[in-house]
Amino acid sequence: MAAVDRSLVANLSMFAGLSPPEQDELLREARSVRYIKGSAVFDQGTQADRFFLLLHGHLRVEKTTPQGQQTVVRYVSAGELFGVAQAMNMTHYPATSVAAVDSIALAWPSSSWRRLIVKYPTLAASALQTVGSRLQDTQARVIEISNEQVEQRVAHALLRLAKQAGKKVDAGVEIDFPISRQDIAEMTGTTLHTVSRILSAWESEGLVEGGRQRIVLRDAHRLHGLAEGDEAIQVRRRGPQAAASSILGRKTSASTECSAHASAIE
Amino acid sequence: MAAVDRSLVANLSMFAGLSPPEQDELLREARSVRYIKGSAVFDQGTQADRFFLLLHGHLRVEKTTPQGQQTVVRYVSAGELFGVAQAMNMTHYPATSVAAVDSIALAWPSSSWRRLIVKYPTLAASALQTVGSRLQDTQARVIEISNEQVEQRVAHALLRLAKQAGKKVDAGVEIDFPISRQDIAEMTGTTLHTVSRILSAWESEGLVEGGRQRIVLRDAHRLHGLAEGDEAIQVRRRGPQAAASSILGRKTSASTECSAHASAIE
DNA sequence: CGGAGAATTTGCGCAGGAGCAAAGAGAGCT
DNA sequence: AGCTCTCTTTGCTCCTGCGCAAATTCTCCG
Repeated sequence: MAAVDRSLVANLSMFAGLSPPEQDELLREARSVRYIKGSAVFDQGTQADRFFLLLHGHLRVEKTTPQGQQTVVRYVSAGELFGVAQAMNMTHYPATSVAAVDSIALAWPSSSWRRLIVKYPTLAASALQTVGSRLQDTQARVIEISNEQVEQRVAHALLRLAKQAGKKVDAGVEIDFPISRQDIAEMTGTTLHTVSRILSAWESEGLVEGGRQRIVLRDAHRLHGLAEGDEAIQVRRRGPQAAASSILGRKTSASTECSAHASAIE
Repeated sequence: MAAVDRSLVANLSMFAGLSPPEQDELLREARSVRYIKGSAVFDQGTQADRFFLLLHGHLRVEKTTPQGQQTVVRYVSAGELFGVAQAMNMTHYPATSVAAVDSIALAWPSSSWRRLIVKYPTLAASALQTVGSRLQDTQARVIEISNEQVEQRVAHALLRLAKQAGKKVDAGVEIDFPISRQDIAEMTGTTLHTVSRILSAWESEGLVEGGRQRIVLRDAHRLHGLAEGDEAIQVRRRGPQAAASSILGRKTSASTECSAHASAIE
């Protein structure tokens, strides 16, 4: 089968520590697979027989409880390793991965994992880092859901999405794949109704611009303020909160700058 | 410094794949440290210069937001690896670890990590598994907080604690370390008031038995029912809401697995 | 043994959001 | 074009659980 060109992956952290010949060898063991929008790369609960590296596109990873409640665990962007269940000694995939847009991934047989990490310790380190940062993100999410109001959580979610998959457009920054209010609700632990209401309110404030499965951030700075609970920016609430400056030295830096296009990986 | 006896750790998964001499060598690089109840093993934000293996005791791992809100991330029990920030390429500890009871841990310099995993691939695999299951737990928690009522979440938390650190006593199963309502509130994303109310209600139902920083599960079975939202067991609520949970997840169209056509990236 | 601080219990009122219902708006298909 | 299906918007009501406050009890310590 035609080999994947090394240049496509050489600058990914996973391949960083390897020599070109090693990279080629690793690639030779992989298959490239294409997934059309809406199709599942793998389903929660099925045998974890492969692990993947997303080359192009975006995936939505979701978990469903036995009671049928769905939650969006995260979105995968190009360059990320995913489906590494086997590496964590799990025999089955703990979640479902669905292509949010047409996507392409490299797939290795899970059975090779053990052999590969012995041969390429970089791989283990890379996986560990991937899983580690994923753990940090998830913990951050727990804290958010525990301590913040819905409005703040939605703001955080949008900012994170923009950072991870934001595309600059004239109106601001657009999330680079179709995403519904329902999806956002499942990411923030609320209902699509509430998300819709919030986005509507924000839209009339000029903070965002919505559309069907489409969101554009027009004022990332104010959104950031909202996310941090900055009273001064609060949109809807109107309590007699004595405009206490509450400076607190929180930096106002517009770190919400967004990477133009998919070369994620950070 | 007194050497740690190999027999203390030989049966931990981390040491499972190693020969006795290798185990000894690994142990020789570690220091054994004692922490009295209430003292911190490391603080959030400080340089991650060591990683640990808990030999004895229990630790509470907590994160504090810049705004001062605390959350209990998890509890560490004997035999677990922790503080492996360095392994995930983080230079600082993302959380604080406090001894819930007098505890003993083995500590290795973070700087050795890289060398050690190359020499003992088992170590990397073990760490990966540890972090992986931690990720699963955290994700499960997100789903819980998102979809369950406070009462269910508290029930889940107690059951998990009992499973991880339960000690059989005549009255039932007791959590083996001091834990306050506040702690439970921080684990479940609620307030100590609510937790107190719930536990009081449960106590008068004979489900649990409380005390100062002390909790005994008297009827784990019924608690489990509560945790799963079993209407029949519900203590307080009584609405006849027909369990018509329409389980209509999102349909995922057939996965068009057009195999390997390597001309990746259209 | 008494005092002080920490942890816990409880009452009360309010409101943030969830539930429910239904109409409106796009997008894709035939 | 026309139709249908999915996504989105919005109004209204009700309830869970948070916020606030104060009383109570248990432990540790001098």
